[in-house]
Amino acid sequence: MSVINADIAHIFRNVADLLDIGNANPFRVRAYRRAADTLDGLGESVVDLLDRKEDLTELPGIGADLARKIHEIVETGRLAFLEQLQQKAGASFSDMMEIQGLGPRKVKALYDALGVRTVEELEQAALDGSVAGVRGFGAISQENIIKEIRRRRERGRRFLYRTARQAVAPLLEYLRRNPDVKHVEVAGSFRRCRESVGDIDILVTCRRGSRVTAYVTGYDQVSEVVSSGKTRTTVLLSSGLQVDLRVVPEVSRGAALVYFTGSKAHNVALRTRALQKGLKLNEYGLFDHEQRIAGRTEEDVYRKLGLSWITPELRENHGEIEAAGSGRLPRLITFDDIRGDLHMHTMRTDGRNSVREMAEAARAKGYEYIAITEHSRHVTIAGGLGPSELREHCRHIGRVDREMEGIRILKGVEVDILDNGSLDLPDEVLRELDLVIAAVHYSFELPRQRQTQRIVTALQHPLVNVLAHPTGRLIGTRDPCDVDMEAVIRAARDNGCLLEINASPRRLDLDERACRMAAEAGVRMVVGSDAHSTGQLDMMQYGINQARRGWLGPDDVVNTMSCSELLEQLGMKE
DNA sequence: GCCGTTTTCGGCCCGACTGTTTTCAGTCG
Repeated sequence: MSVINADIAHIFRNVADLLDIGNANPFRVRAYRRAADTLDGLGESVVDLLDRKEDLTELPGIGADLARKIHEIVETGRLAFLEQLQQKAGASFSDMMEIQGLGPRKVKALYDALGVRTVEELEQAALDGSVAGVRGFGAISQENIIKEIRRRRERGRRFLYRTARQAVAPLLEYLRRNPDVKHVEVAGSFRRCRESVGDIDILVTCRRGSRVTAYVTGYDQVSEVVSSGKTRTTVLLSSGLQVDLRVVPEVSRGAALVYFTGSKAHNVALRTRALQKGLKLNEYGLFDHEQRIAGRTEEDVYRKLGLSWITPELRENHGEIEAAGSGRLPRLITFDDIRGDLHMHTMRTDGRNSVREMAEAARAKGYEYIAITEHSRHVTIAGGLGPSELREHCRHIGRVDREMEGIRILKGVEVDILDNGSLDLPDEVLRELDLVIAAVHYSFELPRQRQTQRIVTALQHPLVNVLAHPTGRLIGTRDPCDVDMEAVIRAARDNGCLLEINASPRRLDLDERACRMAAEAGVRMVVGSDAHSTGQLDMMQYGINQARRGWLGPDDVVNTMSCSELLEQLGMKE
């Protein structure tokens, strides 16, 4: 029985929902949710912690009782307490509680009055009009339930960071065109550079008395006004993206930015810290009784809490507050640290531009080197190269490299890892290259042990330098393959391999937790754009965001090195 | 259910908005 942290977190969230519905002590409910958050954010598997006989009550929000329950789940795969709750409640209501506007009270009321226990039954009840007759509901809430269920069905519930960025840019421009608007800032998970975002939070400050919330509802991409008040307006854009706009006073701008940037867990921890100092923190400022002692800037708010300013990417309550309190925040990598891009394709396979065009675009970005890394023959759909084709392509790369000034073009390959762990090209060809990236592109469904063994075998190959997109996930589309990441990290460390942070916005693979685990294990990483065109070289920034969320500094990432240092590092492999 | 530089018991983050209410509960972030 192999239980992963997310399974335990899921069970705890179900318990929390059912306790909530059963009118349990709200702090008890919160304790389960908090424990689930802790497990989700943990860089290590709980099973391994238990194997090492570590004390789970050391983890934040886990006490004796929840530690015992975690033991039970790890050992049996189940939690008797949850099953009792489900039996008593007659159903699991977590699905319905995900619908906006429905919380525990309302879900319970609907179940008691109409017996609905699933989203489908609820939709039916709303369509035939019986929801409106339930005490606490009316025609409007019934209509909202129908709309919300439809909306959920029409689109996935989250947007890729890049998609959100594209949708929000023209809205920001529209807001800034309004002469009454002084500042426009995006907060929320978007500002924290999460790989996907559920909605967009925008903060504006404006001249007194101006009606910005009315102005935003007039934006031509608004398809629906969900709610609108004096200081807050929620709209849906035609792209399906939800935007929450908040108008905040200038004196509160920093406090509001902290508050609406989140994460929720970070905010709760900040407020608790404020309380310990006898202060109160809300979106209007930091208060000593009635006296506002900070609020205009984020720096002021953090400083008055005894903290240095924390970059938004780290605000997850994963240790950043303690680090900021003791001056141990890491110096994070930035785009300016990057000196080259080691993963890209050209029109020789499935890319759109020539080697020269890619090199010119990279040079224009200020890079000192790139590696051309075409697919190998197994990826037939991309026109992957066989041995002689790759050799010929490398001769071409060499010619372009000699002709070009100001940038070095390395010869590489993204060679497929076959399902037995061997490589798709013979060693004598791989040996002629500067860089060998290995990657899985099929058989994502292998059972955990075989998948792990397959990847570990590839990492043990003496010519492999980098493991590309290690889990194969496509955010929102394909789950990560079932692989023991800790074993992969160990294998990378023991065999002198690098792990890639693939910067493609739909991959972002490794994720931030794996980045942090790898760095702590002493494994270095490479951020690669996986560009298939010159424009896509810009995707590098998404990978940098991910690296920053994983607490990585420039020394954790090899493409911050000069070309000669890098080649030396790659050469150490053999 | 967790937790402790005021506490091992008694606290636990806080305000806006909505819809259905006659003064507010529920939900959200």
